Amino acid sequence: MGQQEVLKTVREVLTKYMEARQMRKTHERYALLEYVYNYDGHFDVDTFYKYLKENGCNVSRATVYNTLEVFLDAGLVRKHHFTDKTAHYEKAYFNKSHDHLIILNEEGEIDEILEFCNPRIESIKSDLEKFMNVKIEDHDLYLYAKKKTK
Amino acid sequence: MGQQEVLKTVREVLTKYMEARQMRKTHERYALLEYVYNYDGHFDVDTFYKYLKENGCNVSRATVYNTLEVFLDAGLVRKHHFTDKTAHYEKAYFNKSHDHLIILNEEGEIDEILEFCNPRIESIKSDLEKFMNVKIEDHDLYLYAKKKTK
DNA sequence: ATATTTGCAAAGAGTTTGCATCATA
DNA sequence: TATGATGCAAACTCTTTGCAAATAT
Repeated sequence: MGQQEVLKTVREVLTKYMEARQMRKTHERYALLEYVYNYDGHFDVDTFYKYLKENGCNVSRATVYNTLEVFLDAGLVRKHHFTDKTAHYEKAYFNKSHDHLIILNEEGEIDEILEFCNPRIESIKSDLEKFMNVKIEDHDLYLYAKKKTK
Repeated sequence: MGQQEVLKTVREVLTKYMEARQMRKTHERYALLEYVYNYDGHFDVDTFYKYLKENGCNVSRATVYNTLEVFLDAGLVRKHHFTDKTAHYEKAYFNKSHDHLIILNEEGEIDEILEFCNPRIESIKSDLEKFMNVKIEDHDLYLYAKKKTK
């Protein structure tokens, strides 16, 4: 699926979400949606805010925060808390659920975030659902690693 | 193993850690270690700070933060970022590595944190280590669930 | 027309830091 | 006694909020 089709679909998803809630379909929301879906990888709010500025999108920080929460609730982004401090976001639609291998440097700061999939996680989840009598909505698996200096 | 033995051992672990680094063996550090190891479950700094105050331990917030980082580096506590905001800690020594089932209420706030173990996670980790040529130091697996209202 | 959303700046929450004081080695 | 640790408050970072202005419905 091409990027234009992706954008078309996510715009429709957002439209339906907003209409169902009688929210206003503002330019900012559609604009940010495009920027999110053209952004490759994970980002924190500050990084994204600067990226917007650099690309001629003049929205306020408050709008970035608000809008990302709207997207989150609409299932259009995922939100992560890899370590302390800032939340990280990534586009979610057409982006298969995956887990994260977080490469830390010697100071324990994030160096790189790699994605992987492993079906075993799903069996862990279904085991737990049965055993604990809950409905598991979501999961986060973060593996923290250091590069082998071999 | 009884609680007195646990406390004895973790005090020794802390002592060795501090001696190896020529750190001062302060009353505060040993006191907080006891409070951590007598605390049942997960806690955030503010909760722990209040718990200390209520139990006649008058240390500053700064010391709580500093000391928990010392314990973290010494492997005596684990630190988690379940959701936004505050970090959560728990005692780590003699406390088998486990994963977390986070029960959310309808507002998406933490209602309860349950622990579980599942060996499959270890095989995911060893797969990844081989495949990505990294050394995985740690992992966090959080399952977010809602209670079945049946 | 009117009520939601935006933008800005100020407030909040959690954490870290600077500095004087204290106490371990 | 000399340096690391503590305690306090101020600073800092990330996020949320209040309010006036803008704008979608």
